[in-house]
Amino acid sequence: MENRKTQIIELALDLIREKGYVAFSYDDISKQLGVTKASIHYHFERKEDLAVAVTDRIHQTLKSLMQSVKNEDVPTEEKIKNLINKQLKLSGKGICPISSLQTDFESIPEVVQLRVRELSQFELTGWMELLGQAQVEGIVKSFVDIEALAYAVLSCIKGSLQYKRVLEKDITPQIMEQIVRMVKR
Amino acid sequence: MENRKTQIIELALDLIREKGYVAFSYDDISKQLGVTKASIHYHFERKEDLAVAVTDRIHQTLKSLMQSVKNEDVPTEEKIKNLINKQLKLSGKGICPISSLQTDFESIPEVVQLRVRELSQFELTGWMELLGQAQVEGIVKSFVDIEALAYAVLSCIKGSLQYKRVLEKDITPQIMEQIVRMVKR
DNA sequence: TTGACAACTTACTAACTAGTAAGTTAAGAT
DNA sequence: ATCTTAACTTACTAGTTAGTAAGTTGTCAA
Repeated sequence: MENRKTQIIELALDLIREKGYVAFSYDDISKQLGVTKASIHYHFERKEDLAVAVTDRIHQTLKSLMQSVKNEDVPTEEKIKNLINKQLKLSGKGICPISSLQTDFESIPEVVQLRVRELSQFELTGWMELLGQAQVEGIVKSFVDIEALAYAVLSCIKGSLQYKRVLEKDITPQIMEQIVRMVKR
Repeated sequence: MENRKTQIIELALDLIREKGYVAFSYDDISKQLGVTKASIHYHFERKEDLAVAVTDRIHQTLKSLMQSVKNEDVPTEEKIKNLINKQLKLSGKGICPISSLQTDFESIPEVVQLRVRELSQFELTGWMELLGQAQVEGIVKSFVDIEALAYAVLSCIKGSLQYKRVLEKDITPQIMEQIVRMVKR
């Protein structure tokens, strides 16, 4: 049952989305799986090992998500909208797990810090490529700083999830519109 | 020494900016002040009492900040830029404390959740007023959804602080430019 | 000088955390 | 039939946390 390992990773990812790295515990996971805490330690000796597995999992998901969007046979503007929607849907009830790990940055082990930094850079670069394409096609004006635009777009996506949870009000469609407005012209 | 109380609040605020609510402890505070943990409990019986005091402190700071910006005798566009800059400078080396508490939302006591919700709404409303003024003056186009714009602006401000810390790269000036581009037209 | 009070300290407790060591079970291969 | 191995369990340790109870010190007013 190589399943258990991925099951644990998936659960840890959910918990990071919900409460962050510091707040979640091996006890949370073991109770939800109906096994003992020690059996989680059997699969992931240390909490940081689990955290690294989670960041790898996020990286992989993000990579295939971006690839699938870029290979779609639709206009670039549609690709952008699709990527936003898919990233928003990924987090479900919680917030973006990368954001969560960024917030806990000073409390996570060094190995995990490194992964989170790489992950953030990877996500950013992916968006810069897509927005760069949009600029070539004239959707984004030529004077616009693509890197800064990518930062802004990502901030809006992550921010909308944050506000959705706290204010119990789904403003993702309106935020989406603002992002589109930001990108076009 | 009614000072001690505010000293503790200020320190807790710093720690929340750095590590969040869950990760900071009474021990952190007592060690930095050179007193015992029990003496922090003397001033704030429970951690949630301290957290409530911190949210009140943030509320007050934000209120006076917004009032001072709104009373400035400069064009509305300048007021917007000034408010962004002041909010960015407030957080220093850490992230926005409201963002931090939003991320820890599911782990904070109910009383604190309520305050964080109110605080988020207060900040948002303040920005909506300023952006509404800009719309009346024609800086912001009439078809733009002011509420959504406020969400986007705030997300960018908070996001830039997050990325600044993780990527060790200050992109606040460029983000600032994106926000201005978003607001104008 | 006494007494009241704020601001502590010392010395705990109860609960929870990550992590470990040693033993158990079930299934599949030789 | 026995061996191996993955996937556990039981039963701990050691450290940290929030929180408490009771006693101490310094200041200031009557």
